[in-house]
Amino acid sequence: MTNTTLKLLAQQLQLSISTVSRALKDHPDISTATKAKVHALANSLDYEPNAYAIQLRTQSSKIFGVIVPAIANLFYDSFIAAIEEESRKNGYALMILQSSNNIENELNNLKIFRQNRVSGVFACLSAHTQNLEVYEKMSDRDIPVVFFDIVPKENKYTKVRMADERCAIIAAENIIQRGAKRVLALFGDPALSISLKRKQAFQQFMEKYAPKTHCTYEHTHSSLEAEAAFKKHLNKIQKFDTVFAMTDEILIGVMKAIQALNIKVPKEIGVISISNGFIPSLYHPNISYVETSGYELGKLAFVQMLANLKGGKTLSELTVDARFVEGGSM
Amino acid sequence: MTNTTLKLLAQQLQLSISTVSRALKDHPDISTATKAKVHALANSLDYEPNAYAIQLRTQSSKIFGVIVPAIANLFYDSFIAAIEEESRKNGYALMILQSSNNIENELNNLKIFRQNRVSGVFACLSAHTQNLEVYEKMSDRDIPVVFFDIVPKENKYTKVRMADERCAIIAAENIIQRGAKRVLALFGDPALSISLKRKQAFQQFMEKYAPKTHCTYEHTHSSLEAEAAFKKHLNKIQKFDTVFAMTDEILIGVMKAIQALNIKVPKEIGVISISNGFIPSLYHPNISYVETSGYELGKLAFVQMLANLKGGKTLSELTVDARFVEGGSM
DNA sequence: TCTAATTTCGCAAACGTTTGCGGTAAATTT
DNA sequence: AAATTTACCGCAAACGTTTGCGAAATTAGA
Repeated sequence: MTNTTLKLLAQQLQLSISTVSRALKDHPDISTATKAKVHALANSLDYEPNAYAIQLRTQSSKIFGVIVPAIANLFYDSFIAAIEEESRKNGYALMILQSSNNIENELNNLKIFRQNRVSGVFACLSAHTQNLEVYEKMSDRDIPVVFFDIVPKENKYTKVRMADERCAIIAAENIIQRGAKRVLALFGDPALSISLKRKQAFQQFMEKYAPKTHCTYEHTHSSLEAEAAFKKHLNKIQKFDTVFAMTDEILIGVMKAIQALNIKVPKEIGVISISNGFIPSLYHPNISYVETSGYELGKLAFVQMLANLKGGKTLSELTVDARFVEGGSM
Repeated sequence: MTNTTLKLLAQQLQLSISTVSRALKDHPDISTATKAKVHALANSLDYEPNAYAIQLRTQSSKIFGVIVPAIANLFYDSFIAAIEEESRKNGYALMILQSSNNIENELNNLKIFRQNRVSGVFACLSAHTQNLEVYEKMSDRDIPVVFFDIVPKENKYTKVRMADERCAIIAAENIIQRGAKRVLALFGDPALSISLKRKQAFQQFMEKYAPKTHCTYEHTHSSLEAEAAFKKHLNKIQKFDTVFAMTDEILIGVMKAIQALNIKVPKEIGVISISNGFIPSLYHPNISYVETSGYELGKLAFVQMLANLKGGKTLSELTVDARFVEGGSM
């Protein structure tokens, strides 16, 4: 079956294409009677406007591009879910591509976005992206880019991210409040700015407000490393009374170790992490965590995108605030 | 900056649009010299063909639509990751929409797909979709549909899914092999055919090959329900020596209960589940599970899509086989 | 040297919309 | 009854490609 077009409708109704087009979108020039007829036929013939013809004519695509390191990731998932919701409400669709933290993929994805003349792109930089030229190229084409989570340093970009330092500080606050004496603080890949930021903030805060508390810091790259690190440090003479996990990945490793060694939480050790909440809810007792909501971030990113689309440039860095969620692990 | 078009290139080179177009795609009609010139200018001006004009002209969009109940789901994630990989290799992009198990959303999403004239759609039915008319509408428009995971019963559709019965049977085999005497088997929403299929297969197999083993069956709709069900049954006089969780969600509930009651796995109770492997790896010891790989399913679905696109109709139901993955919980 | 084949390119239509502008007939005002 | 307004509607161009066909220019064949 061939697709119904305006032309077809026009022929069957003995009207011009323009009249049909206007009737379909309630243009005041068209009489109510004609509109009714047109709508009726359009419905019965299942008319669907051709998005490509529209875009060609109007030069706007109603599609957003999204680049994430990986789709299969709890944080990005919820981010995507959020902008998907908002997009649908606003008549946009999403084109989602993953970079797999690979710069070449990132470039390719952006190319696809350009060729599809997306209305805007949400981009999370892949881990080691240095060259932002490609993104400049998007801006040159008047395609707004909203960076999220992993964002460039320069101020000239629009970016939204979690309040990384705040997260770490909130965690530190709660650790101090617990009266911790010895804490093991596990952070992620030191090559990522987010790891460094969090560690710095955490460390400074602890040294300032709880100088007597003994902190051990370690960077790990995976759950396995985190698990190993935990076990290693626990075997020493001095035991820790609190452990802080900077990411879900790390928390997973820590919890495996804790289960393996049959350590009681929170009696023998307190656990706190930074997370969007899913992983912490998997354990008993639930792990207390500082919430970083990909969902919230997505909502915020979308607002920024819309602002960018309407009122020209809104260059700024917005952060979504963090909050402490009480589990039973502290 | 305005986008570079064929027309622009043609003007600058004093050539016709058609020549430029052909030169860009290595048409034999064009001389090598001209091709070189065209390519050079195209590069320096960052020419990107307008995908919309191409689609309008060629009537094919190089975009696949994907409908999943939720993006933020481990299984669908890996499915999406798989078809995204394949799509990119084959020059396609993905448009991903979530139905949130809501029929209205599902309809809306399909509409967007039609309007964007996608080349094909990968669809996972929302939980209670009965009316497949909409999907017929896609076929009427020669848009192939590959159903995955939750698929319609009728044979006339192309579908790929996990070998649901096999999964349950493999689980049953291992439970029998363990010498289980009393098992608690927890299944999902009985409104879903997948729950019934798995339960039926499981039950039949157990009754046939281990008639003396006492099995208790229960359906739950969430982690919380699963947790409650586990606790309820455990409080009775007779204790279970093995528990079977049909999904990750159920497993999560079960494990929370197990941690809360400080039950030793596998000494006091054996645990086995059906999963893609992530959740089972979160615990110590790792939970043994029957693997259902969304990734594998995605690969398979893509093959089906390609076949559908090329050789007309390939109506069939393919299943990806399951395998047992040994953790330490049995 | 003249015709025939070949190489290289341009013309123009088409894909399905949107929209400025102009036109006709009816309704309203003088 | 003539002049003006109003209500409806159609013409045609444009968006950026692709592609069948024909034409000019070049080369080969005799």
